[in-house]
Amino acid sequence: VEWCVYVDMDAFYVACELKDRPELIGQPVVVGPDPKGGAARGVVLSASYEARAFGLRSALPVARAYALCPTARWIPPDFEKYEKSSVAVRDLLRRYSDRVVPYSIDEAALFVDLSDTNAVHGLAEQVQASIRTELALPCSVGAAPFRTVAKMASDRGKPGGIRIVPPERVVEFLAPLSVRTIPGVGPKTEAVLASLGVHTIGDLRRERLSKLHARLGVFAEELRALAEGVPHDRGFEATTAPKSRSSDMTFDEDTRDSDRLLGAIHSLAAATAAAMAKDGLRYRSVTVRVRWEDFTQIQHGHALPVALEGPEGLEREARRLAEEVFREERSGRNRRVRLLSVQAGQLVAGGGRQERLDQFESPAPEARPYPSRGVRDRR
DNA sequence: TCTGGGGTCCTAGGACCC
DNA sequence: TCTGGGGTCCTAGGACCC
Repeated sequence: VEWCVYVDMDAFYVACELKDRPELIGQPVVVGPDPKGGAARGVVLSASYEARAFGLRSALPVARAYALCPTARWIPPDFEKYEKSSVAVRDLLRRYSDRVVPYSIDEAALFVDLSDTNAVHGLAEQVQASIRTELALPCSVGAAPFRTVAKMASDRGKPGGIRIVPPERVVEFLAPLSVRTIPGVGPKTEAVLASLGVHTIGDLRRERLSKLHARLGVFAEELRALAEGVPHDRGFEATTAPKSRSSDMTFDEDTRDSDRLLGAIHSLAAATAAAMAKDGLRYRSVTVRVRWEDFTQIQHGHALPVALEGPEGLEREARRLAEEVFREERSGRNRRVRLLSVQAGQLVAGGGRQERLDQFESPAPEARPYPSRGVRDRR
């Protein structure tokens, strides 16, 4: 049996910071933007379990977090530090398998062939213990014959747990769980399912597929397959090439000032181009996304006749698209801008000097660090 | 108390091609 | 003369994940 052993780091950013600041262990600690006395825009990135006791959690608006726990220690994020730890965890996992897949900065899985469930449990304990002793980081581990189920198992074990779901137990493990625990099912899908009387994965297994299909399309088939214990994720899959790169920026206060907006486009294009240059990528489409003060969004995009590299073309296209959006808005509701985003898409490898003029075809871009996740992706 | 930044995938209409 | 069917690309919007 191919097993997926899924490692999900506990309060990862906070845990990385506590390595450098052991005096904060045991206290409510938050990694997030400077709360500015509760006036900051933004959200909590990571909260220690002591902070969670106050109701803090990641993605909570800073203002609300600050109100709930003004005494929490706030630490500004240091993504380079977290990326280093993330790589260290992956390197450690490669000791146990050559099939290691990172799913995000704080999640990764290894795939192994084992027939004995006890052996899987032993492996999970070993992995968790070595991450704890060698990297001083806590994690939860889930193991199952499928990636989605292994991830859900690791969630059940949080924090610090180990949960093994053998093949013959997959259906009974899933049945009592809320559909909301399925990766890919968010608030909207949960509401659709609730309107059909489907609350648990067991309910999902019993509902008529045609009824689910009418509301959810092909996603219904994936949900049903999961509920029946045979999800569509096919075990180990190598990482895929990156598809887009973007940078975005939320203004401290909403604005419709041209200079500020175009200044932002300039820096966002530069940042996006720099990220692509680092990985030797060129782009064949440009999209500008605007979030208005009322939180609605609009995007304008444009496909290019040839792949470009560097910030100049990106800024030129982005500026043109942004002015298009602003012009339409000025003759209408004239809302202020909250957020601007510059995205480059249809990425192809071969950034930097093109070697030869006859090099018409670009090879696939390098594998990106994190493949997509959730039951939704099949490929 | 308003809601970040960086991503992926799905849907759907229209253009265009065979 | 009044009308196909399949496939791909482009564009916009939306759900979801960490």
